[in-house]
Amino acid sequence: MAETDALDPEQLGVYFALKEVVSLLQHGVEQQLRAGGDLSYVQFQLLVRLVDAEGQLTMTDLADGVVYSRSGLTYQAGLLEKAGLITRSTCPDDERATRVTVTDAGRARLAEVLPGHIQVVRRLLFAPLAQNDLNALSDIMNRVRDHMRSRPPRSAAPRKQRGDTAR
Amino acid sequence: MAETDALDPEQLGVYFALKEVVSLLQHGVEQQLRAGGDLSYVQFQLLVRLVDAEGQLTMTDLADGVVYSRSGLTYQAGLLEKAGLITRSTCPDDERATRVTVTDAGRARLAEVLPGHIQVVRRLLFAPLAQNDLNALSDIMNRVRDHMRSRPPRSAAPRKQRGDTAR
DNA sequence: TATTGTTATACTCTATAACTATA
DNA sequence: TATAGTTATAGAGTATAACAATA
Repeated sequence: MAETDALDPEQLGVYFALKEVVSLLQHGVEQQLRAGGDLSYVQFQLLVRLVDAEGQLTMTDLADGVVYSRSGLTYQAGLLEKAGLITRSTCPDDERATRVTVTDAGRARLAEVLPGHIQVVRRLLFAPLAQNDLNALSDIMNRVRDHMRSRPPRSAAPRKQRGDTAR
Repeated sequence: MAETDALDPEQLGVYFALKEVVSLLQHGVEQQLRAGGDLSYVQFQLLVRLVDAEGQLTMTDLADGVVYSRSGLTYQAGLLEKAGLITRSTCPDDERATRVTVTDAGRARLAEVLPGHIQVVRRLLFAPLAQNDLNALSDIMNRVRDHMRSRPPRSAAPRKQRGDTAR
């Protein structure tokens, strides 16, 4: 099957269903995070990463997988710092780098939103799934994620496409 | 299992993997649509809907499932109209409504981006999946989507959460 | 020279509320 | 009164490029 063939109807259906599901999930989750803890989803992710890492990460570590530009991270980190949820300081090992630390307030804030967050995810996503669905979904998503990560992320956009130059 | 219990590790893993996969997919797709056809993903979706509907839909029809506010749709439709890809006119049946029509240029633009779009989706999402994965994923996503649609969409955010008032 | 991170800036998108017009 | 849609406006987020500082 050539790479340029059209998606068959089942693939198309899966693609659209996946997009719709995640869009609705994302919307629900963002509402909850904003209402329950005044956090954007990106800020939430950054806090999760920091707590998982038991404290300290560099800006570059932190950016990986969360944000697609360095300045975007600086912006979000600036908001988190202003809110007192993280601290930034020059890294002693490498003075170019910035060491980011969660504060106690940051941990507290995360603890505050997490139950509601989980509740939304459970209600929207997991409620209609059985254990074997979970296993299958887990297997599939991990496989796809590994596949995506193994590709050069920035070349996801095809270089030259029929029509690219026609504008 | 109570609704407020923590997500077990497998659920958490599935949730994060799903989010990452769709985030990477979304990013790849948006880059391609912008580079290959100067369209945002929302605009792409609107064109797809209009073509699927064989021409004409009302603004409200069009909004459903694509956008979370009416003004957001007006904005995007305004861009599409300015680009000559759609037309808006008062609906004869109900003079409050606006009838939206794809132009030939709109169809052409969609035809222009679609191959590249499909290529990106295939490469990122479907490449590592076998037929039985597709079946499983299709079944699961359709089930979840039906479940989400059956809930009152705007109450996805819990009303009052521990900590809601502590800010 | 390459890398880390920030800043300035411009732009896109979204949401709320107020508004018009029709049913 | 309720519904369809637009407008005004303000805010959140993102990306690019230029920049400073360290490796």
